[in-house]
Amino acid sequence: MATGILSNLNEAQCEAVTTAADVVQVLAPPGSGKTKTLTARVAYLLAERRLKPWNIIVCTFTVKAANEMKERITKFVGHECAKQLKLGTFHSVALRYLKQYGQHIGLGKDFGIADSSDSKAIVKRIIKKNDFSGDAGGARGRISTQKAKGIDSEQFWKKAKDVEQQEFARIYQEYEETLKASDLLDYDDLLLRCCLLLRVEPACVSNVEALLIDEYQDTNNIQYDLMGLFAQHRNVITIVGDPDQSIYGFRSAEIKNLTRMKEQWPDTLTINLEENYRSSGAILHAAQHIIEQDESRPPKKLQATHTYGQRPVLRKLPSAAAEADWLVAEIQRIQALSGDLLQPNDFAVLLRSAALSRAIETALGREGVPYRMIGGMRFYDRAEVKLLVDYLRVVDAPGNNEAVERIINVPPRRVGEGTVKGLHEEAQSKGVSLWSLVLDVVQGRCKPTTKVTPSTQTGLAKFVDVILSAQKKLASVTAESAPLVNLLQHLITKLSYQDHLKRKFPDEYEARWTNVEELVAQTIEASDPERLTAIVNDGALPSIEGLERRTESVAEDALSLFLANVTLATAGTEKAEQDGETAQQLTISTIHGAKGLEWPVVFIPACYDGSIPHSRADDNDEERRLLYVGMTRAQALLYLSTPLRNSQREEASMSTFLTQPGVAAFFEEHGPGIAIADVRALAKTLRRDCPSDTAIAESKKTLERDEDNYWPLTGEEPFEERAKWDRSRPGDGTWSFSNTRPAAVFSNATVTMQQKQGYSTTSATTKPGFVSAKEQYDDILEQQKLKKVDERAAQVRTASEDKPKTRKRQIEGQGTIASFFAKPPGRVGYGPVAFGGDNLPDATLEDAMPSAKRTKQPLHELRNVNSAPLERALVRPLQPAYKLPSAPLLRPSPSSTNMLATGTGSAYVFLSSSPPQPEEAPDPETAGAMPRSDDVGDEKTAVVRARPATTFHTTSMQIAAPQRKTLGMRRSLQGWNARGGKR
DNA sequence: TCCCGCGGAGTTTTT
DNA sequence: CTCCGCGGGA
Repeated sequence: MATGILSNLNEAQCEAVTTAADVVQVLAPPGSGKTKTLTARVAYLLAERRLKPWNIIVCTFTVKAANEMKERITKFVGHECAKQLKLGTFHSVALRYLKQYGQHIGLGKDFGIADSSDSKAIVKRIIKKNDFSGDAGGARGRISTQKAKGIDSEQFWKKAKDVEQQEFARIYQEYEETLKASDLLDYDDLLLRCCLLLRVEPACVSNVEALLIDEYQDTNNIQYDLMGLFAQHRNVITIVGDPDQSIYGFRSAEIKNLTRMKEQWPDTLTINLEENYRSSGAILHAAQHIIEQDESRPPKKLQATHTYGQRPVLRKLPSAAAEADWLVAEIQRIQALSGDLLQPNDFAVLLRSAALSRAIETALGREGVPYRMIGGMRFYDRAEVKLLVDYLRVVDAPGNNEAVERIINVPPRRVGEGTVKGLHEEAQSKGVSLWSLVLDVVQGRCKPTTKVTPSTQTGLAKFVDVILSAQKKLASVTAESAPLVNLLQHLITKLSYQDHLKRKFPDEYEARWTNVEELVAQTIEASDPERLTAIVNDGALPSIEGLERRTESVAEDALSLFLANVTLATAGTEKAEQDGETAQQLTISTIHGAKGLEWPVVFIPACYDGSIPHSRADDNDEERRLLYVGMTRAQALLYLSTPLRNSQREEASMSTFLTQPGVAAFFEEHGPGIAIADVRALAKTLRRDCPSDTAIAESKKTLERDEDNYWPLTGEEPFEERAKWDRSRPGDGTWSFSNTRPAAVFSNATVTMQQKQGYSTTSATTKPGFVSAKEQYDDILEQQKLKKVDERAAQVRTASEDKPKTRKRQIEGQGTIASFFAKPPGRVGYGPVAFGGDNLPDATLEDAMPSAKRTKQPLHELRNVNSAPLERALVRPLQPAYKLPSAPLLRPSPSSTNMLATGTGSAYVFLSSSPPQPEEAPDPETAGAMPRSDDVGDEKTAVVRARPATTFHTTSMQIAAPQRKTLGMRRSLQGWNARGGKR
């Protein structure tokens, strides 16, 4: 067994896995097999040291990491064994202890967990009530920081120096009181109370034989304490981490915990992993260079094991929309040039903040590239789902004032804000929960001081009835009768929830309903008696002699268990991945969300000051590490880019991290050419079969443009020069060009739609009037590029003195595509190359840009005299509707079946801001018959284009077609279906 | 009088 | 999308 565990491990990894030392720190840079080592160590402890799985605690920071860890351990030791490990996020492990032993610190059994919206709502109310200034989010964060430091509200109050601090102390204090009144624990409390518990009652963890922690650099002080407490009996601890990847400072992570650990356990063994198995040398060097800008950082070795590969790309583009267009075009180009060796699954777009995804989602949607968004809003946070969950929470624990407040008037019951506020305050002063006050009012036991109009009174009565009947339902039900589903169904009926959604979201109703069905499906799953028992039993901590513990009764606690999981889980996303036939999807994620993951091709757009480093970040070193983490997610190709204007159209300048001296030498200015040899190398790196030469040639044919040469390298608009030229010579028939650079004038979406249209429509109407202009434009383009090349040559010369000649020759050697691809392998190459001397750009664009290519400039973008009818035809119907994924339901509702059958999906799409609609809705026939990019790519590349994107991401969910939706939507849907887009 | 619906301004990262 | 303020309606 041990040999199985140790095979595929290098020496350092083996040492880390098998060491007899009790306390082990494994310092593992990106891609060095950190998780692999940790999972192998768990397997080793089980197999060789004969530890029992239920005596091992494994803590991670994110749910995703926990799931992955579990999966990987399962592969080693099997499901039976793996599921008995106490493995989860710090918070979920802490929760488990509190549920079972909470009574030792006077904690009731039925506490709920306050999620961020609860917390924020509480803080907000306190601020408002006391007429304080400042924003709720900020105060909430501050509370969290204090808690993470272990400073409670009393302590803070004593320390408070000025008025401002006293004000905050007051908020903190009231916040704690409110939580207590609602019997809620917030995220920090879970950890704090668990610490308290383990101090008061160390016996709880007397069984623990080993503790393992992933991503240790993200521990905060409380988690550090928790670590010591979990391991207090045997002190067997293995941690893995990397200070360079510490990106949770905002959550009070303390890198110092690494040294602190060594001080507390002086015989800690430190093992450094130094070999990177993920990224190409070029990517690694670039990332390393960036991270080394931090001079306070101790130097560290990082050894590439792959070949040098393609240099990463650092690209400038005029606007966020252009950046998105370029990005999508690059994806398509790379995919085609690789002969579809690279599929959507292989691409990831990593963002500093989730909000940046809009332009990219728009562009992906337009091109029909399927994607999923990780991070962003979670399934359980979607309004329609959250509301039902809140109902469940109230049924489970009516003391939860926050949840009561959110649902009391939804669906509308004529119980307005004022009434609720009044009642809430009244309840508070009486020392009872909002719910019990309302109950008393409705049942006539109490006359509220708050004014309650008759209609409001009826509304309250309705609300009370819903909750009471649901509670009755729950009580009357046994585990066998699927308590959760029944309860949920009951609520849905009682609330006429379907009607409510129809009324509230007339246009996206179907998708909203699908989400509700998904929730139902999840409760069905969670209601399965067998599964339920399994969850309760596996989750249970082993019983410890002489220690009282609370046990869960399956039927009774199904609900509260389910709710706890909902609050702590990012759930929803992993699921579809498992049960789907692994549909190809590109990934969009925040960099934080991408930690620990890897992809062959990674894009990091929006690398401008204000984004990375973020304008509100107070630790630039952390922001730099964030960029480092993002960059090191890439295996073979890495693209960084920045728009020169951000999404608000303000000027943006490239991230300081990327403008430091010397950085440029590590990057290309444009996307790489991919020769067949490169595809082979790529296939080897990714351990895949290489497509045949003919297949590559075939898929290449589908490209309009096989070079990254549409957008000028300067970051200017492709038409800018021409517009200037035009202005200087007005009235020569090209006057209309002043209209042609619409980015600043028209909305991005419209522009790019037109551009895309022009991009792929070579056949349509090339009006004679354009020709001369086009030719002149071509000239300008040519000159501009040459100029750029010269500049770069100069740059290169200063950067490294040798070989300026070579590059000159390249410019002169105006070649064909063939000559471009025939470059010696060392240049495009995968051979290991010393990076210092090879910072010459590869062949210039001109080399591979036969003028024929440029006949495909987006002529149709130009608005000219004749454009009216043309323009209408060019307006592409908006994005098809994208059905949200839903788990197979036991009983699919008529509506969802219907939806699937017609392939209509719903309008509940991925956009967060609707692209402006053309004045006239597109004529369906024109739309359908319109020449489109798919025409060229209906075979190989159709794989990408054909499938509608799905997304779990809701922050941004909205209607694609704005206000006058239905018609426009239907039409575009038909258009989409007619194209065979939906399968 | 209070509530609903409408239109305008703004958005870090996670449990 | 969410949070705010305003005007028409029960």
